[in-house]
Amino acid sequence: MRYKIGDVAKILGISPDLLRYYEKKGVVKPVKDKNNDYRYYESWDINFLIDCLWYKNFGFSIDQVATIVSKSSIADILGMMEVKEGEIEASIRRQELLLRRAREHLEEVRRAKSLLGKCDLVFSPEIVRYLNRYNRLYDNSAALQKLSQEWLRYMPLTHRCFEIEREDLQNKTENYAWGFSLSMDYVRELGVNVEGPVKLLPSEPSVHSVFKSTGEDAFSPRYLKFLMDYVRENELTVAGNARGNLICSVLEGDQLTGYFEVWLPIEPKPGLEFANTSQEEST
Amino acid sequence: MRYKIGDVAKILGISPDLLRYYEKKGVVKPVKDKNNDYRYYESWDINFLIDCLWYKNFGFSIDQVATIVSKSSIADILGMMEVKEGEIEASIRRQELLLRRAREHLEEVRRAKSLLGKCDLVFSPEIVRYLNRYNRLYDNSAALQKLSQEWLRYMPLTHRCFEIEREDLQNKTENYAWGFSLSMDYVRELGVNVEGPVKLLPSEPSVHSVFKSTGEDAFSPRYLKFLMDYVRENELTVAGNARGNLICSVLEGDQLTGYFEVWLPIEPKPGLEFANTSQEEST
DNA sequence: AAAACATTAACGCAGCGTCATGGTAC
DNA sequence: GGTACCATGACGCTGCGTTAATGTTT
Repeated sequence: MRYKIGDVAKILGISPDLLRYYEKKGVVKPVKDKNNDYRYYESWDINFLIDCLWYKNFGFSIDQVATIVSKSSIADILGMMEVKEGEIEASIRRQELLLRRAREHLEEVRRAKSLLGKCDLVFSPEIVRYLNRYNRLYDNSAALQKLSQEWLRYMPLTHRCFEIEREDLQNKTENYAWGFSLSMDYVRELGVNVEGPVKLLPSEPSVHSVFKSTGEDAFSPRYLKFLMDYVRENELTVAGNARGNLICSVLEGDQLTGYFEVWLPIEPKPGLEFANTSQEEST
Repeated sequence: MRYKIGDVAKILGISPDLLRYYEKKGVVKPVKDKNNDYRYYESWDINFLIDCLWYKNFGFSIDQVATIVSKSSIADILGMMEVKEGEIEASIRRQELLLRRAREHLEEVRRAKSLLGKCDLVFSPEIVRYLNRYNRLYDNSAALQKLSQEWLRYMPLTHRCFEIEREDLQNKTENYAWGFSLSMDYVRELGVNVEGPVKLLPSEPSVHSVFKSTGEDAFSPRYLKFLMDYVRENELTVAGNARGNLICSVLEGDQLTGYFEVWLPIEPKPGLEFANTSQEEST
């Protein structure tokens, strides 16, 4: 039985073009009729193509498929499948981290809307971070370049985080720093190196809030004034540098607006109650 | 502070070419100096690019990123992230099926080597299948074309399965049929339609073995002779059609060799003991 | 003779990397 | 004045889909 390309395409559920493409890639070699240049496939070729599609749908590239189906021993097959098994496992682990982060982000954005301008008392999240921007200046020293390369791979799991030193808050000097952070569960999962500029920041009792700034690059310590007011009104004592994250930047009206979450460490004192350790974990 | 393209590339950990590419795609618009055509980036642009990379690493396309970062409200962001969350969940589910199938396949191939030519008594696996090849003729009627399209999506989860009717086994007539099957756990997970040519085959007490054939398209009921011998020697009674799967086809020496697993249903009789339901489930 | 096929070749897509050629900054 | 950077443009890769121009089968 001889099949024309369209017949085979229909049997396999793919397009004739794809069959020609596979031929060009050396996967299958149907007989070509000298008279009309038509390709004719035997039932055997169809078997073969089914094998190919099977492997392809496992995620093997077409070149890999071509070698698997034409040159492989049982040992080769076992080897390739074991490699593929490992790849799928790694991919699942990655996807699961992404999923966690997606849900976390959704939570953060939703919380930003409700917490905007309000303060609560919580323990700040334990994070690992490094800073690479001081005011408007990015540090592009060789050491930080290497770090950026490394941290790019963690990227959607990271937060963009800032820090404002206690003195700058009190003196109202306009200094701030930006960088990247990872919460501790990702750090553990990813095996992140905590060394050099990468520091671990512990969980601390803090005043926690959300604020926003409008306009490109409009971030400023001034926005934290309401936090300092809160501290004064409640007779609290600032215990360290303020830190926080960009939650998202969005268009509001015509203006680009950044939403920021912030934690300002304070001295614990009797009668003061803190909510759960951190919102990140609560989800 | 103005940054040249190389500075930005180093800060972000990507290549200058990629930055130019993103510009072409409308993601970022640095100032171009009239004199030398150099791009100059502000620290603001770098912020912006970090946002972009963040979204990109979540799996958004560059076009999506371009619109997210330049035109999105909070509601838009929430909407897109929710969609992405669903996509990741679906992707994980798919990957987990693939992983299961990869492990199952490894098991099958390993078992093929050890069980080759030997027989044991087991219950055949419960499967859903359809047939589309009778001897050397593929059925490409419209109905089966549609099915092929649908089943292509299940592809690496499927087996290529054959059936040889009881009469053909006994008369040694050379008839056989091929098709595709799915084991029941995939059927449930994927919501496969069991209707028309797609049939459910129940688990049955069977003689089970592995055999091989050498040469292209060399499959034949003759290879099952040893099974019939086993049945006779052990005074068993064939209770239905033989069915089985192609496990893999590999190169041995210069010859293409297919390994096949087969189940031949038999009447249960007192004193006959069957192993676990099916090897598929045992892993 | 029309409809439904077949052929080749070229181009397009994303998401980049690479390479050639020539100008510029320090 | 050397070297390290910048610019543009073209091409390659994978895994296809699409279109065009042309020929064949039934």
